[in-house]
Amino acid sequence: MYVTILGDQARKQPLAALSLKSGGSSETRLKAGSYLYLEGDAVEWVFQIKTGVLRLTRLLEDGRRQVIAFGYPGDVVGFPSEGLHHTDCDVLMDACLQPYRRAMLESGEGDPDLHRNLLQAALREISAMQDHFMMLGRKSAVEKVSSFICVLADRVGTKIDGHSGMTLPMSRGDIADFLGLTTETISRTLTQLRKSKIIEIRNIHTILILRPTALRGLASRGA
Amino acid sequence: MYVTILGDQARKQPLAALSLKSGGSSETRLKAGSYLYLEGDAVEWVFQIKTGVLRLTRLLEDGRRQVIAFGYPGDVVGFPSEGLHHTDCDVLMDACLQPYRRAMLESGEGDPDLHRNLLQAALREISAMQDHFMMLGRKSAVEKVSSFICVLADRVGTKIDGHSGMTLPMSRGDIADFLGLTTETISRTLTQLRKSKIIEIRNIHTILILRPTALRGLASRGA
DNA sequence: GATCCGTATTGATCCGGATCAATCCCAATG
DNA sequence: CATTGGGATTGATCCGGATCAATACGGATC
Repeated sequence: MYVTILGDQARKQPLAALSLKSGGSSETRLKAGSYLYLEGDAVEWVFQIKTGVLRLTRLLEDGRRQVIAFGYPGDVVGFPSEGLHHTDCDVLMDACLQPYRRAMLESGEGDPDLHRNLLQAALREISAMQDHFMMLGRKSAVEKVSSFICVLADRVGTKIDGHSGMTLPMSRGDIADFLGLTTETISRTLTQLRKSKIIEIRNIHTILILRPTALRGLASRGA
Repeated sequence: MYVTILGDQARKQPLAALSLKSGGSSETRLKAGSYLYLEGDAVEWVFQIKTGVLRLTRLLEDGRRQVIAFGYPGDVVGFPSEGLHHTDCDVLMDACLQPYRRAMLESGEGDPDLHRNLLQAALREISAMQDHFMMLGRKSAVEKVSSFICVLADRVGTKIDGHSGMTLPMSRGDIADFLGLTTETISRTLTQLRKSKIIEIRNIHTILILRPTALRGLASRGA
């Protein structure tokens, strides 16, 4: 679920396995702009994303916001702690989710395979969050934005006019709150990447990677 | 049987190999300065900390470091992802650990209670990391340092001369790498808290909280 | 005690990204 | 069409924390 610098190939694998046996009711469809749960809600279900994009956020009283993660197909969202949700979760792109009863994660009675797959998803989550710590704590703006684009391309990139490209369903503000920056800095950094011909900004929500090697260099070394 | 690893001598020998011989269920003792596992090591065991303090870190090629977490009694460390460790783990204060076979977490055959407890630990971990995201991404230096002291006091504080106090087994550099700051900033911020009589720095590794309410205010509002 | 050395503190300066402030760009709407 | 309003971009300036640099301290060793 976490957009991080390490491409996680295994992330795509469990989807089929998880889908085989549904631990709960049928799939859930949600429109962009709606929400799935709020911080403090009791957790009844965890969800695997089949299509669409979700956004997980936490808020401070004074309005400061941290985007914890963007959820893409294959990700599992809604892991409980003490039985409660600890983020808000809303929908950026129309989504289709497979719900599983919380008990499938926590005890797994009757379906050890499903149980194990949900657990593995939680463990991958921990690992991905550790990557993101490094991003938030120790990387510069250029490194952050470049990493973000690289990871997104690995995860959900498609070929566009012979280049790796992707759609960004989230706003500049969302990216800023994910990377610990401001919208202005996101905008400036993207412009800088565009002017140095490393990326092309086809439109506000579509980016092409023109020079992948250069971008990866910026992502890991900032230069 | 006690398994004790001493400094340099142990550097080549993974702990897991040693514990394997012991049958796996006896407790493990480690000296400050030794390490438990390194990034990339295969995960054979997860450990619950009974006493002592551990440090989980990740490194960038250029030497930048992020302290992912400090492990205190009750914490579980070593959660695998794809079967591998994704951080280094070393010992800040002599520690006593309870090892559990990785299978106890991942399948739990034979001991559902243990399985469930390890799983809950992993879920708490996810929640705790989400808090830390907000810290790293959106808080100022004063807020970070104040939060750090508050959390530590709640977790492992003791009464000293009528005040809540604690020992800091980690260096200023460790705290800096945990909070995404520099040692100089940690030092300056602590001095500032000391001069405003909110904390007392009894010695480098011992801090007392003189005005808890003020400190909590700084932790959440920075003012 | 004196010396040494690694960590911590303090000071001076610099700079990356935040902040404040205009536009600009569209998509939605009438 | 023209209008409108919210996000995005760009510019000017500021400031918090980094960086560079100089002590200070404290524990270990002899």
